Amino acid sequence: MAKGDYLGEFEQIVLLALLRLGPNAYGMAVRREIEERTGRRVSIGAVYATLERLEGKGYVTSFAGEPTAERGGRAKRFFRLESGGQRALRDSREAIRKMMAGLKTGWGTI
Amino acid sequence: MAKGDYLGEFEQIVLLALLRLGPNAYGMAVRREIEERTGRRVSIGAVYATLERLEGKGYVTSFAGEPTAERGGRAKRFFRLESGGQRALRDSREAIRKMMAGLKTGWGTI
DNA sequence: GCCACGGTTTCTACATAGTAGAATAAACTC
DNA sequence: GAGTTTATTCTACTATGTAGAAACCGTGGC
Repeated sequence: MAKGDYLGEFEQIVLLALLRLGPNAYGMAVRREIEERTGRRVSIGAVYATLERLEGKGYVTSFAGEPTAERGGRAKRFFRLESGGQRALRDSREAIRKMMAGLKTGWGTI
Repeated sequence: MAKGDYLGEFEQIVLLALLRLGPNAYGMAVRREIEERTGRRVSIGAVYATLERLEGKGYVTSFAGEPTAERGGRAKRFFRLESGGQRALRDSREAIRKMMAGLKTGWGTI
């Protein structure tokens, strides 16, 4: 969380997925969201490993979903993006933004 | 270079530095550029390691500068961003862009 | 020639992040 | 309780990121 603690590329993507999914963010959904949005194939192991590392840093928290799942299957483990995570994400985005500032169109706008 | 080969965060930053510096891109300058732009401290080892890995992937090429340095110091080794590198950079940026698309302002614009 | 100096690159060593896929778990239905 | 479905954990490994000391190679002065 300290200033200067930057996120990896995939960590950023995962955090953005949490941001998008809000209260419905759990492992499988995060994976699906990323795959659908980016077209990039993602292994489930990659998602959980990343989510857990982010939790270790305090950027996200997790809690067990209701054990009463209507239609079979194991209970979900939901993840929530914490404020420190939002900050880390913003800082990381910012670094790239600064590096792109002023570049000729095609780069600058992204 | 194959589709699906994504860049790490720092790799992206380094490539952006090359883009900015153009023909004047050599190790120390890349470092300086990143530090000045982002405010983030960067070790010289990190820069060269990254540059060399990028070269290994064919994303950048390097060549020795003129041995006739006017004011002392070892000759420079210049780096050039190749088209494959530009493409990889664009693809990586794109993934993030897609993940941010439609997020409420403050996120969406970055 | 030798030495100190300054800008630059290389080397060494380790920490953190990314990846895949098999194994396991926990709920449901019959 | 066997089979099916949805989900998470585990294991093993590769790739990226990071720091700082060491080595290089020009210069200029003595």
